[in-house]
Amino acid sequence: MVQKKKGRPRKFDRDAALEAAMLVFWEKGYDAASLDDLTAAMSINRPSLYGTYGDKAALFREAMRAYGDTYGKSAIEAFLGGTTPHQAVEGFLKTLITNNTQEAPSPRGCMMANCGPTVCETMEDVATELQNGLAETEQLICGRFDAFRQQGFLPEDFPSVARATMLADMMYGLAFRARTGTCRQDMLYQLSDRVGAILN
Amino acid sequence: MVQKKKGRPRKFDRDAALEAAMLVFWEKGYDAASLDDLTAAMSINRPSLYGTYGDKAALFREAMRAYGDTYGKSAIEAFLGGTTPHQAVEGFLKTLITNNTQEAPSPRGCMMANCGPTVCETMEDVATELQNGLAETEQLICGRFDAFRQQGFLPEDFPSVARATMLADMMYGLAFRARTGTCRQDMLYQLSDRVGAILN
DNA sequence: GATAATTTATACTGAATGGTATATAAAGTG
DNA sequence: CACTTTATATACCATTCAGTATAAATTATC
Repeated sequence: MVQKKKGRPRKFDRDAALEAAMLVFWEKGYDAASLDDLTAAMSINRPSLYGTYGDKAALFREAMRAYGDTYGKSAIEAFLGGTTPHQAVEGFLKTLITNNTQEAPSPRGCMMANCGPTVCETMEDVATELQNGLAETEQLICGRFDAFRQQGFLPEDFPSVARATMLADMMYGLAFRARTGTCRQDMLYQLSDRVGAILN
Repeated sequence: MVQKKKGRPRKFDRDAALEAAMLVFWEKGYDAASLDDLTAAMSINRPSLYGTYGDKAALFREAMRAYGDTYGKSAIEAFLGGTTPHQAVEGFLKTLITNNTQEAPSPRGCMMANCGPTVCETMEDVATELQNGLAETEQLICGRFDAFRQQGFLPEDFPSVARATMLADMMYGLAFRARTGTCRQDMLYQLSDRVGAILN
């Protein structure tokens, strides 16, 4: 049952403001994103930010999770939604390339791959979450490979674990390339080679 | 000929201080590395830093170049020094894993892969340098693959470009893994799979 | 309508930031 | 030895930083 809260109701959409914060962190990284940057993008004031999310670090962690639940999720969903290994791998990589090279307001690259690692030495819990997220992704990929193999789509000796690892490596390679300026077309050009490398 | 400079001689070793700055940037990233952090690690004072390197951004760019000329170079040198494809690829990946998981004072991961991308959206020249550095690395790898092929070490239809790309992707995958806490042993465990993926 | 609870808005705080002015020290040059 | 040049050391600057105190506003409950 939905219980109405007592005090003055929040004036802004919590998730929409979080998404706006995510875009700021994604563009500038954790340290260069000032509270003025954040509150301006979120269209809220500082006490609202602190009251709703905690502090800057907590907001960053939530923003990372929000990124994982949207952009991050879309690639693995495309993979799991594929009905053939080729479709799965191609869908995964294509989604990554698309996400990494979207126009404004999205910055280039991947928030988790490009902005997460910088703070790992000072925010150990972020490091752990990123590591766990990668492990989870690889497990999902590996499990799906195994299912494909059992369905006869892949040879009996298909090395699911190694290929899942390789696909993850490509994810970080693509993120770096996009962040440093490689355009979508150039990455799509290599797509079939990458798919082939994973499946052959 | 070595011409002595006129004024008071510099009291510190320019390269050693640059290396100290590099370690700070590597650990904290560009924005979180304060001038107090930097000058303390370099054992110099602010005017010396500004007089010698310019400003914080210029110091960062030099530190990135210094990283590339030492840590970055060592991996590609190991590759080029290999006398067989297997030796080259394994040496490349092994050097990366070693560099990415060194003990103190080295932070985890790779400065260029983990700390460079964060600032790409605000320092476009850094983005360009990172992109060029990657392109150069891939060309060197590709060229060596071609030479191996002509020597008969690799099949006639070996896809040098695609495999060079894949090897670069692994570089970024390893950097992410190391930065987020994967230990050396775990990455060495996957080594033979990665070598096989590149060469088979 | 009074009260309690919660959010908002503005203004503020002490600390930290990147960068510099000023003065002193140490070298070469005439 | 005077002069020029360069580097060092300290102290300083205006700005920006993350975070908060205070008071007004808006809701539910009694």
